[in-house]
Amino acid sequence: MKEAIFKRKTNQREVILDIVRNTKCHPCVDNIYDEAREIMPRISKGTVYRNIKLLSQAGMVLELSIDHNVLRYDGSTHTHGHLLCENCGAVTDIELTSVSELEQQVKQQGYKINNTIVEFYGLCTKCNIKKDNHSN
Amino acid sequence: MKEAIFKRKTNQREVILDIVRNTKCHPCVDNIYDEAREIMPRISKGTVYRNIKLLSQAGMVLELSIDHNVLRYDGSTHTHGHLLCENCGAVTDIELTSVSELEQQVKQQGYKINNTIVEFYGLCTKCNIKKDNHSN
DNA sequence: ATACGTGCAAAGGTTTTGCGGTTCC
DNA sequence: GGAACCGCAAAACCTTTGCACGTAT
Repeated sequence: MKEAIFKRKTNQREVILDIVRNTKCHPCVDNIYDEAREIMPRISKGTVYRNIKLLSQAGMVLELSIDHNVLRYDGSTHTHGHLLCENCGAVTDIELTSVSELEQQVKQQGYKINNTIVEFYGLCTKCNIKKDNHSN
Repeated sequence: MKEAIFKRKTNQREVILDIVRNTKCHPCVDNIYDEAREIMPRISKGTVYRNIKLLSQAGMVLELSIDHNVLRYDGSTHTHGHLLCENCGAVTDIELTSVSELEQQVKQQGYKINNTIVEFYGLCTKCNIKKDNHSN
């Protein structure tokens, strides 16, 4: 039922998808662009923007807005959570087991769910330990 | 432990907070600005940006990034979910009962949580019904 | 009186887009 | 060969910021 978003296969798009799938750091477009240029020096930032948007529309990557300053992308599309560390700024994947129960609640209220995002704002494990040491 | 963010009380900030608290539509800055100008015609958009940012830093409103194009604000700061309707663009509040269990999982893994956001992407009740009628 | 907040406008940063050239099919 | 896609640069947007003036305390 999903229309064909990509009419042709291109090297650029493959490189972009590869980069996002092979990192755990939830890169923004600039990060992807920098890495892509090492493989393909003439790629343009516009191409990265265009393709990453298409890839997320196609459901092949996840577009994250957890960092309110910039969109980040995630190559794992299964339902999982993210935590933004308010100390170091890192975005960490969080595996969650009981999201489907939450979704069940919502569906019973008459909504249709295509995708669920769970975001936590706080401290990652490293920064949480540091905080304990210099605690106040 | 929270430092004083506001050194003075201003009319502008009160109007802004009032607007966000008295709507369920999760307005963006432009929406707030338009409404504020009806009460206070000389208010500037910069003031809205400055104050809404301060209010969210103070924890008095929630800054939502569910609509990836623009930041929206929510006057309800208790933990609850949101659904972005991919058909009509509306953002709906979703009351959720079991978020604390999710948070428990995450805390046990060594993270500290200050805030939790649950977002659903799909169809609101109205659009879901329509979809059924013209179903394919 | 004084320093905090506002209004205005310019600047900053991210993302989109128009266009001519290139490439995939 | 022709449509789809790219590279480049400009434009569009959202948001922040500097500065002079106004205002709450």
